[in-house]
Amino acid sequence: MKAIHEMPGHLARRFQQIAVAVFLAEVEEAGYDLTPVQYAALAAVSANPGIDQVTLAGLIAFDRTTIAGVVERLEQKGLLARQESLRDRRARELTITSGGRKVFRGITPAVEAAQETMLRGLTEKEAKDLVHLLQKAIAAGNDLSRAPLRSAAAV
Amino acid sequence: MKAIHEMPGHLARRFQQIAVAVFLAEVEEAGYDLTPVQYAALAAVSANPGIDQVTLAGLIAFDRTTIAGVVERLEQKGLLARQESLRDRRARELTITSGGRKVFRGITPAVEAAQETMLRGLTEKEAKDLVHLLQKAIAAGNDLSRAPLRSAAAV
DNA sequence: TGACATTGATCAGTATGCTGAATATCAGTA
DNA sequence: TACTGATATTCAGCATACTGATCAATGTCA
Repeated sequence: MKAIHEMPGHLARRFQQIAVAVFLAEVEEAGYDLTPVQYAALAAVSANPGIDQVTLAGLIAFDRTTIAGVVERLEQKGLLARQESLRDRRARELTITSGGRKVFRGITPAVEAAQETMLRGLTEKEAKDLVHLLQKAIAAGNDLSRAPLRSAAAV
Repeated sequence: MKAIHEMPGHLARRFQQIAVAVFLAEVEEAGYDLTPVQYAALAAVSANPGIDQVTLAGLIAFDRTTIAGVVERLEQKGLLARQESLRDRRARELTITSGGRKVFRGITPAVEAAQETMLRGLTEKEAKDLVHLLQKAIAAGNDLSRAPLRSAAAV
C-alpha cells in the first residue's frame, strides 16, 4: 500500500494548508485582515456587480451555504453591500463598496506575493507545470464536488 | 492582475475540495464512514502504536488542537483507544483497536480508488508529475504552516 | 388559474483548521 | 528543594465546508 505522503489527497490537504497560511501571513504583513475565501468573494463581486449569492458561489466554486457566512462577514467589514433584488425578491444583489474597492486594490500585491511564496520551492517552469496540472485535474473533477464551478456564461 | 482561477492558492482550495468529495464518495460506497483526516490518523496510529497526540499530529501535519477532536471521534467509533501514559501523565497513548484494524484494512481499496479518481483527468505521467511537484512545493513550504510535518525520527 | 417543481436563501448540525489561553505535568538547575 | 521553562492536552472562539431541511418566491404547464 502507498504511504500517506504519496497520496494525492493527502498532498492536496497539505498544500492547501500551506497556501492558506502563506496567504494570511502576507496579507497580515500588508496590514489587512482578509481570508483567502473572502478575497475570492470580494474579487468576484468586484468583477460582477449586482450578482446574487448562488451565482457568486458558482463563479468561485463555493458551497451555497458557505457563501452566506462569507458574504455576511464581508458585509460586517463594510466591504460588500447586500440588498434585496427588485426582479426576484428571493435574491440578494451584491455590490462592492468604495471601502471594499480600496481594500481590494490595496491587498492585491500581497496576494500576488503569497502566490509566489507558496511555490518558492519550485523553478519557474515547475510552478507553471503545477498550475497547469492542477487546472487540468480540477477541470476533470469539477462535477465530483458539491460546489462545482459554474461560469456565468453557462448559466 | 492574474485571475483567481490561475492563482495556485485558489487551485489548491479547489483541488482539496474535489479530493475530499471523491474520498468521501468512494469510502461511503464501500460501506464505511470515515473522513480523509480520520483515515490519515488511523493509518498513522496503526503504524505507530502507543504514539502520543502531539507526535501523531506532527507525523501527518495536523494542528495540535485539531487532532484532539479527530482522535475523540475515532475513539467514539471504537477504532482507537486512548489511555494515560505511565511514563508521562500529561500524554495519552494511542493504539488501534481490533475493530480499527479491520476498518483500516477494509477501507484501503476504496481510499486507493479515490486517489485514482481525483486524478482521472491526467495521464499517468501527468499524475506522477503532479504528485512530485506537490511534494516539492510542500517540502519547501513545510515550515510556513502552523502544523509542519515532523518525522518521528527527527523527534 | 392552480398544482408542482424549481430556485435563492437560511438554519441546524457536524468536521476540519486555526489563534490564544489555561491547566497539569515534567525536566533542568540554582 | 524551590524555581523556571518546556511540554501535552484541553478549552473558547472564529472561519471554512459540507449534508439535509425549511421557507418564500418564481416559473411552468396542463
